Amino acid sequence: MKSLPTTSYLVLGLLSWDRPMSGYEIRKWAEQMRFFYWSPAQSQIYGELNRLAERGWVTASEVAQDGRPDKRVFSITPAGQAELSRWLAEDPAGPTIVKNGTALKLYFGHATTPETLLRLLHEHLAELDEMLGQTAIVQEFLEADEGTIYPSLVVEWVYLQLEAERSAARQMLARLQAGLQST
Amino acid sequence: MKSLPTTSYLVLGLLSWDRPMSGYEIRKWAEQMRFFYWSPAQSQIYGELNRLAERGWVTASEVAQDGRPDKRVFSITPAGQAELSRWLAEDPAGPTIVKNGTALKLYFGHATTPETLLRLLHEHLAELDEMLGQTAIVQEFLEADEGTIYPSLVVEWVYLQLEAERSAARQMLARLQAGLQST
DNA sequence: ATGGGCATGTAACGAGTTACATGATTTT
DNA sequence: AAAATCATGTAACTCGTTACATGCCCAT
Repeated sequence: MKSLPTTSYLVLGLLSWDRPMSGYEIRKWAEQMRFFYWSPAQSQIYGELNRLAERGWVTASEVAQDGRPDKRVFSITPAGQAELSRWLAEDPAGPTIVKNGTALKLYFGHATTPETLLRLLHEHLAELDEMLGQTAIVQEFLEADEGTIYPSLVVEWVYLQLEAERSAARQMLARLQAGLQST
Repeated sequence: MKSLPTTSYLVLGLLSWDRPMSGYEIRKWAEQMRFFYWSPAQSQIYGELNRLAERGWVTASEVAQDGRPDKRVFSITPAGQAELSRWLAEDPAGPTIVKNGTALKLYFGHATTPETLLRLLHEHLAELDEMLGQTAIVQEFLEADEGTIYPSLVVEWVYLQLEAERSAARQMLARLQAGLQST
């Protein structure tokens, strides 16, 4: 039996702190993780949950709610915990994938104006600032909880990376501007 | 008419230095770009080239070769150049996507042993070292050519990012080891 | 009353990967 | 003699997104 894609383990992992969650809640959590592991679309999460349930790694319990549609709350099973541990220890993490559209466009910079490139970099820097703001919020949110040492460690890691990316992007901007004046 | 996915523009962009290339050559170039924009599988490149040809953005010319199978060499058309410029200036670059399997696993660190986590980080660091080595090679390769200022600028950018990631990953390692001793 | 949040799901599509198939040339 | 490189392509599949569909609750 082949290992499921990483996305499945992301979902499984979120249930591994023994806090049962609905698909909706999982989606929100996953969104906070997008800075280091791009999160799946909402519709996919429900699919993954069904697949995990088929394998017996999670169980669903219907929770009737007054008024609102029934909530399906998922919990991890012992088999699920075992599978998560196996994945962590045995499956290779694989190379880190980056898709930086701004860098790609800069690579083809000869095909546009320097002004466009400067704008692109400014937009990228604005995006980084926004992300940095959000990591601060996430960090606060995590520190309220107990037993989230690893998540806050990772958010700290993200923070360092984002800061470094910002300083690198600024250097690119400076280089571009220097190049503009010298010609 | 909707814009094609970014991957198409990656292929189109590679032809925009007016150096006609075969699918095979494009694949090799694209591989060098994977540090900032994950490159598509070989089979996809041929598909993209056909799609670009259908739109009249590239043209194929059959080059017969002694012995070897015929080479199909692609060139960008004026319409293709125009479309690339349009894409650069008008289409939003979109958020940067990162998929860092090591960070994801560390996030779920409670479900495994500290030893596994240390190993994972060591492997990640080894991967970073390898990537750094390769950027040096790519940089050398680019500096030999004229008119590759933008590509070498981007490789410089990648270099800065990789170095920053390495130092961040080392900090995570140190934190983990510190945590191990205090408990 | 309007919009946003909670809550779940399906259908259709498009993107992208893996594996297969072929075959000559060049390097080790 | 074997392995790597050059060279192209198809078929099957899986992953993942977008858009749609539904409907209640709560705040403004």
